[in-house]
Amino acid sequence: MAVIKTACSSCNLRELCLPYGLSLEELERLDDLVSTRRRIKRGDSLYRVGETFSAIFAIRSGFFKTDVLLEDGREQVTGFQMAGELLGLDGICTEHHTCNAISLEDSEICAIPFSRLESLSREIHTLQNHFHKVMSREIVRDHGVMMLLGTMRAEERLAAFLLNLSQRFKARGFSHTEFYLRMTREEIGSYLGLKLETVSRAFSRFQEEGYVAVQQKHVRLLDIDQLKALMNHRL
Amino acid sequence: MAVIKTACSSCNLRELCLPYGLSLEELERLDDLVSTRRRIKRGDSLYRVGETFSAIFAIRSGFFKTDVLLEDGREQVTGFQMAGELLGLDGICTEHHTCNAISLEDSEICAIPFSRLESLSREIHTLQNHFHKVMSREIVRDHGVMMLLGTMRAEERLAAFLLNLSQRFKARGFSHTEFYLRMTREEIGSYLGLKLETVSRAFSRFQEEGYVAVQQKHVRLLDIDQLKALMNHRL
DNA sequence: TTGTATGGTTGACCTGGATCAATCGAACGC
DNA sequence: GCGTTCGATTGATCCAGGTCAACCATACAA
Repeated sequence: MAVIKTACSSCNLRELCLPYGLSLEELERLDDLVSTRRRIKRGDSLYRVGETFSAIFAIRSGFFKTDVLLEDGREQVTGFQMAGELLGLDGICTEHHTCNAISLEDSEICAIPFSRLESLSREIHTLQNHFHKVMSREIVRDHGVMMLLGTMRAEERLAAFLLNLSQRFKARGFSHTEFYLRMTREEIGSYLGLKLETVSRAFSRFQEEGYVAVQQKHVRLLDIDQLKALMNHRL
Repeated sequence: MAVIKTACSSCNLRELCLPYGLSLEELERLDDLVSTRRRIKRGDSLYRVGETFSAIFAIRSGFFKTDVLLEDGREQVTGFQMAGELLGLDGICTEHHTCNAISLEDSEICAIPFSRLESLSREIHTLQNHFHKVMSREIVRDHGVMMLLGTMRAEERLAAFLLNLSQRFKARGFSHTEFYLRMTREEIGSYLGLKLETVSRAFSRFQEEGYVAVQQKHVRLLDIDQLKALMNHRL
């Protein structure tokens, strides 16, 4: 059995994660930088609002949510992150984190000290450009969520959510038609701007229509085309 | 009368815009880079979805909105931008713009070729870091909008919107209690996930309560504290 | 095995904001 | 000046999704 070195150069997420597009030699320089690896138990947080920002984090395995809280306790989930995705970009602008990153299952992350990432990306053009693309992708993703929250109806939102998850699991080599949700109905609701009861009802509706089979957190997508259709032209 | 040189080094927005924090010598190097300046007439677009991305844009004067369209015509306004703010960050990730940037009044912009910005920021650490902060700030701003769309009620959204504008006008040396809205009720509504009638009604309500005085696009904030209070604990 | 806790489902009812429609007002072209 | 157009306001009505409440399912601890 091969020894699994915990280095970017041997990480099977390198095509999704920060190392994307780097040469072998460049990859090794990135390895030096990604010093700290850490396990985060389910329910624990990777960082919290107000903590000093010093590193961004790449998810090696596991599943996270990020959220923002209002003084009166209202929560908005701003995203769900899976292996190969980066966490912590929100902290760059003020040097303090502006949201909470909470693990939804036992997870493992790589910490990338930000100032070192900046110096390395001053030397490696490819890394610099890729990092900019990752940040930009986050902005575009957020626009998509705004669209969802601002203009879509409940079932459209849930369909969009499921299709997005499906596509991201696919990109990671998992089934794109069958997966376990790591988050509760309430967390899905918070992300989608809906109450948990509404999320639950939408799932039941999809099940009745034969679009999906749901049992608690286990989801099978039975008719992806219908879900897509539903998302586009309110039917 | 002093001649107004159109260069970052003499631009009165330099403390808000990309040049922030640069030394005089660094500023001059940025000047070389910002070659193109362009006027955009009210209603015209600076860029549209699908166009090839090659530069980011700094607003010298004027006012813009960015929006995303769904196939069926639904529009989501993703932001309103004013002098000193950057447009086009959405285009980095795919090298194509993913939203439309439309001018809401006669405006003037500086085009900053992106590949040249990347090379310069490989040389000037301060510029690199500031650019990262600007991108991060955009992500954090988007989280705020998600919070607004996902958890706030109509009047809270409008209050948050007005307070945000107020604070940005203030940062630019304009009155923070009295200003003209450049956008229609429909555009405000699209941004806030509301219909124009609801926006109009919320304005009327605020007026009745004495929080604001509104006449068409002219707004005076009479009781900022009440607006803040309304935003925080649903009253 | 049973008790408890947490999360999910479902039903009945209510309401904030959408929808539909009429009217008003400001800006602009002629 | 006067009509036309576009945006804003306001009223009446409707409904998607919120709220409240009961109940069910699963996981885990005793």
